[in-house]
Amino acid sequence: MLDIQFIRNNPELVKEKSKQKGYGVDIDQLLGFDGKRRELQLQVEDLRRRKNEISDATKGQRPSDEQVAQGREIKDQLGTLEHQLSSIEQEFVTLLKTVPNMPTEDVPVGVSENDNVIVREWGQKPQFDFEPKSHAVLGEERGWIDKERAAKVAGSRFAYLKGDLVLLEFALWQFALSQLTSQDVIRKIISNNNLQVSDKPFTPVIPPAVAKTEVYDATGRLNKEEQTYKLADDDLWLNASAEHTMAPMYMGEILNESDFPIRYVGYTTAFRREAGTYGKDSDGIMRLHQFNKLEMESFNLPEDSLNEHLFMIAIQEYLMQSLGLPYRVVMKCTADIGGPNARGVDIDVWLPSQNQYRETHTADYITDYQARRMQTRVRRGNGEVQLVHTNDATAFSERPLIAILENNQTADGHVRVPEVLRQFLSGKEVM
RNA sequence: GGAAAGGUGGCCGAGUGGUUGAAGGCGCUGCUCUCGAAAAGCAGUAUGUCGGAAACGGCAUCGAGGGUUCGAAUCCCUCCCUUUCCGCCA
Repeated sequence: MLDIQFIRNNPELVKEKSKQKGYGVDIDQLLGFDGKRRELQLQVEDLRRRKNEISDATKGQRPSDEQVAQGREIKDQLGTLEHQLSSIEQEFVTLLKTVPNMPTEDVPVGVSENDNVIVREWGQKPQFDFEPKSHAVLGEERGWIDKERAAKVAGSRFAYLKGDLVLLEFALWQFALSQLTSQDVIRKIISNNNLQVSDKPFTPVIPPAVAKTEVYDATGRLNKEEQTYKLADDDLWLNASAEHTMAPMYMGEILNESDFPIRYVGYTTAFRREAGTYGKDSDGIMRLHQFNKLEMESFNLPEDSLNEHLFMIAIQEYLMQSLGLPYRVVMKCTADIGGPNARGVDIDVWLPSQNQYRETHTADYITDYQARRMQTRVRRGNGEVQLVHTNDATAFSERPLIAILENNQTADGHVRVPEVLRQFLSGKEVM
């Protein structure tokens, strides 16, 4: 949620930036609600003050008939006004929630993902002296991916992953966790990238994979039923990323400055309905209703959050480089970063079968947009209380498996295991 | 799922209808003392929101929401959560 003060002070800017993100929010109507709400609030507070005065005046004694009569009258008036106030308040908040976060100056303005800007490319795209197979074909041939039987059990867009592919996946988690919890590795990444951030390692977390409506909504990440799975008999939604259940962890809390930055790397199974993607990426495990993901989430002091965002991108690159996968870094444009984001960067990996780069990682710079609704705050050294900044970024999802299969495939249908992962596959060089 | 006890400020903890936004303690901040520190003493120390240039003032907040009352942390209802016991279970 955006700061209403900021909107009051910069209505034209908010209109323009919202439009750049493709959000048609009626700021004038919002400010109208805001004014009306404040007007009513003054009246309500005045009545309450009078009510309190009478109640103070009676102290421990029995009130006079006159005082009781006055109190009754105020109560009636208050009832009406408070009702009006709460209904305008509701309209106000509903509209306010739809105002997106403001993109930073360096976010390219665009209308679709076609306007995203490629920042850099890394690695050598593999040259094959045979026709490379898609991960879906390889996976089926080698018995690693079985979607037909999964469809029988759970419907389309689910999969059984089996055999070495499963070991490879767990290797990915093991490897990333080993790196992110190592202060030496963290220091190396910081110094190689000349970053000004804390060298505190990440704490591994397995969060709940579900969240209540109120909590999920506060993260700004709750898409309605068409995108997020809802449990029918409970007020719970299945998380679409560990970010969604880690970000609200400190909801309603005031944290100590000395605890910052708070860095977590969380693992969950993520669930997405993927409505509106019929026919898209239906091959293999590119786009499933259920997948596993290791996600970084950090809570930062406002002045540190942008550097933390850059740090997370550096980590993502480090992880991809460690696997030797060719990738590019993409600065997402205003239309593509999403409502709560002030800035968003993707890492896309090269997929030979598609002859194109595909997204494997995202890094989100959220500023205080989530924290404002979650009311996650920090008490600074000088006693001041501020909203924290949240940052999140993918460590690994299952998509890098696709890239490993495709980029590292051999003519006989085998796959070279990236060196850093071999220790987790009994030292196997090829799977 | 059943039963019981609970949910009060950064933390612990008093408080069952009216000077309680909330005793007391801890923590934190400042001052005194000291060469310095500790200890001790004194003072201060919730958040949000509205008005105000500010000083300051109003209002709200004792898990959440609703109700009773002239007046609610305190009484009633619904929900959420925690702990213990039972049941079930990886």
